[in-house]
Amino acid sequence: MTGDTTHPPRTTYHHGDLRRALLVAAEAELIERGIEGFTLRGVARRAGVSHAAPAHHFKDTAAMLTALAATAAQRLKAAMSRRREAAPDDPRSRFVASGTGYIDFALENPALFTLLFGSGRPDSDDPDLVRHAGAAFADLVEAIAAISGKDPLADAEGRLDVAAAWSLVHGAASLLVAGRMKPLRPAADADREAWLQRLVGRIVPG
Amino acid sequence: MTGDTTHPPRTTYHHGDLRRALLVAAEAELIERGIEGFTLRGVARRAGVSHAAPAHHFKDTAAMLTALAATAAQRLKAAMSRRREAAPDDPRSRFVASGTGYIDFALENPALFTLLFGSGRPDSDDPDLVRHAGAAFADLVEAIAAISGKDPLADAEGRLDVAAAWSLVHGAASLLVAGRMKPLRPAADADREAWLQRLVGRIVPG
DNA sequence: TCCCGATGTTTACGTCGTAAAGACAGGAAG
DNA sequence: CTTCCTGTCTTTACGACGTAAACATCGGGA
Repeated sequence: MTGDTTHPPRTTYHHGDLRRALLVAAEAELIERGIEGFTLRGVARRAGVSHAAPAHHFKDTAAMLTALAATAAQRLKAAMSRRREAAPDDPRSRFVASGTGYIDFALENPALFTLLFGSGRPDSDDPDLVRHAGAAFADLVEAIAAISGKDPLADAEGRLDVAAAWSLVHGAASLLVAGRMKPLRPAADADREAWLQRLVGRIVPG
Repeated sequence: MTGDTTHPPRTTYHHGDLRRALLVAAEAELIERGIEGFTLRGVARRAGVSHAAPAHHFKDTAAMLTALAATAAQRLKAAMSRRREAAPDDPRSRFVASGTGYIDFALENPALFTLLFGSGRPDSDDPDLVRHAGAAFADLVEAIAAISGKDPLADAEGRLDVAAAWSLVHGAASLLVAGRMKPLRPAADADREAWLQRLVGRIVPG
C-alpha cells in the first residue's frame, strides 16, 4: 500500500530514515517467512543496506522484534476500538465488539499476532510493549466493567469474568490463526461474522 | 527422574537405542533452552553422539520435533483421561475434567505444549501427530456429546459448542503458560484448583 | 575550518543445519 | 570360517546466520 521505502539502491551514503524502513521491512519479512524463518540479514537485504546496519538502530534481533511487537499491540487495540465504535451502544454489544475486534486483528495479521503472543522472542518487559498491550487489556476490562457496573479487577469473581473472556477470545484467535478451527467454522464467508459474534457471545459475564 | 540414557561416554561404537535416546535428549533440550534455543547439535551433544548422527533417525530438525510433538499429543490426551477417570460420574463434571486435564498438561509441560500449539515447527500433517492430536480432540467432543445427548459435530449449534469449549480451554492454557494470567489468578496454590474448575465451568454447553 | 559523533560498510569469528564420504560392526550368504 | 553388505556413527565441508570490531562517510556545531 504505502511502505515503499525500499528497493531503488539509494544514491546517498546515509539512508535518512533507516529505523522506520527496517520496521517496514521486518514486517514484510515476518509475513513472508514466518517467525521461524525470520532473519536479521534478510531484513537488511530487503531494506537495501548491509547486514550490520541494523545494529545502529536495534541492539539485536530480539530488540527489533520487540519494537515490531509494540506496534502490533498498538494495532490490536486499534482493531478493538474500531469494532467498539461501530457497535450498538449497549454494554453487551460493546463487549462482543471488543472480543471480535481482538479476533479481527489476529485474522488480518496472523504473523504479527503470532509474534505478539505465540513466540517468546520479543522482550515482554519492554516498556513500550507493556504499555500498548496493557491498553488493549484495559479495553477488555472496561467492556466488562460496563456490564457489571463495577471494577472487575477488584474482586475474585470479577477477575474470573476477565480471565474467562480473555481466554475464550484469545483461544479462538489462536486456533483460528493456526488453522485448527477449520472443521468447526462455517464454510461460507457470509456466515462467519454471525458465527464469530455468537462465539464471543457465549462468554458474556453475568 | 528416569531417562538417564546419556552421559557415560559409551564404549561401543554403535549406540543401540539412539532414536529413543535422542527423543529423551530433545525433550530435555526443549525444556532447558526453549523452542527458540532448540538445536539439533545440542541434542546430539546431550546424547553423546556426533552432530550428524541424528540424521540416520530423523530426516531433519523438523522431523525430530514432529516426533516429539506426537508424544506430546499422546500425553495431552492421557492427562485429560486421568482427570476424567477421577471425576464424579455426571456429564458436566466429566466435561470440566477434560478441560482441566488439558490445562494440567499445559502447566506441567509448558515446553511441550508450546511445541505442540505455539510453534509452526512440527509438521502438522504428520500421520502420528494427526492421530494423537485427533484422539485428544475426540475426547473433548465426546464429553460434550455426553451432555447434549447428540453428536456435536452434526449441526452448526453443536460445532459452536465445541469451538467455544476448545477456545476457552486452549486460551486459558496458552495465557497461563505464557505467564500472562498472573494478575487474574489466585495467589495461593490452594485456591487454584477450584479457580480452574470454575473457569472451565463457565463454558459448559447448554 | 575542523573535527566529532552518528550512521553505514567490511571483515571476522563461532554456531547452526545439512550433505557427502569415510570408519565400524554384526549378520547373511557362501 | 570367511566375505561381504547394510545400517549406524564420525569426519569433513559448505553456506547462512548473529554479533562484534575496525573502517568509511557524512553533516552539524565548536
